[in-house]
Amino acid sequence: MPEKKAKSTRRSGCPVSISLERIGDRWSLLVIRDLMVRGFRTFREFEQAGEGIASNILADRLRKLEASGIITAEREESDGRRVNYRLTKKGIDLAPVLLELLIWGARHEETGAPCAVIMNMEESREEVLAEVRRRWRERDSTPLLPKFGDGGGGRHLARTRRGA
Amino acid sequence: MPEKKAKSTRRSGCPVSISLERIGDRWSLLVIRDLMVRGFRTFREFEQAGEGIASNILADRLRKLEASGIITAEREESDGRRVNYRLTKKGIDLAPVLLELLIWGARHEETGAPCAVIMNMEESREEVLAEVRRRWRERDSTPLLPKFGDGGGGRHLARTRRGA
DNA sequence: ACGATAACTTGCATTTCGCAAGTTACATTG
DNA sequence: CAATGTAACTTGCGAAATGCAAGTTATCGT
Repeated sequence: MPEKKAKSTRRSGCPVSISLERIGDRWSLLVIRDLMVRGFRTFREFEQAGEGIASNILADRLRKLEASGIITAEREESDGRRVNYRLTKKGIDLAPVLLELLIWGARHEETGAPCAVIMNMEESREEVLAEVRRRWRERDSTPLLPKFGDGGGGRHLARTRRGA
Repeated sequence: MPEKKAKSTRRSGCPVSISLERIGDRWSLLVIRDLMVRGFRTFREFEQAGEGIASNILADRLRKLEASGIITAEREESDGRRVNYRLTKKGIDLAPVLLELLIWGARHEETGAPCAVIMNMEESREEVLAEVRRRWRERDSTPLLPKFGDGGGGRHLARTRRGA
């Protein structure tokens, strides 16, 4: 099977357009979100706990995200079946996009997220982002955010800073 | 023609997921970008100056964006053929998302945008956003950003603050 | 060795996309 | 006021993407 490079037809040089060619679909950013704040690492986790993505689509997205340098995939030492996915620097740099998307959705749509939590995040963007980055750097996989609207909605965000 | 309400199948209550159901495709955010920083108002402008969107898709997106309360469509008084599209408050609130997407793309992908411009925007996010919001409030349609990579790439962003 | 697991493929029906051409309503021109 | 033009869409249709169910391959635990 011939490897397919990035799409040949670049619509324009606009950064927004190019960004959308990479992550502009209904699933890619959800996968990235799960890697970023829910501590997901494996195919199975995405498949099961996600919003119902089909396995072939998931495989396709993981492949494309890897090809774009947004995530890496590596086999686990201790268990050769498992593949561990994680965000690259390029991937974690999508945190601000995700955060703004979260804030926008919470403000303008009926979501399962408690408003207070989001308003709090809005006022402390930088702290939230700093925590997301720290987790990435230190490979901390403990879930940062609950799964809004799935029964965990009432709980509030774990404090952004651990110690202080 | 039976009106179709919002998608019935909501994947989850997560704000990110819901946001993506509204604008998570390859075209919606480009239309919003053009309304926001290029001063586009009409169907024709999107169709011609855009990245090559098909007219049926454009019509579909405009319809959906209107249904989602992100844009409004109103016939022009002086010329009954024309329909003027503009962003609602909900629509202009996507500015931070777009800005972060722009910054990310410029940093991590080969785009037609001069790096210096973007780095400058990154350091003055709030000023850029303030200007975008001012333009929206005052219905100022002068283009704010050039069309990167289409020959206008060399020019730099018009100063964010007018007077100072 | 044998069943369980994890990570994918494969087939196929359905939906969406993309392109070209056509339609409708209004406006302008002669 | 008839002819031509323009703006905003539809329509038709082949191609590509999506969603589902089932199958495959390579470990792993016992």
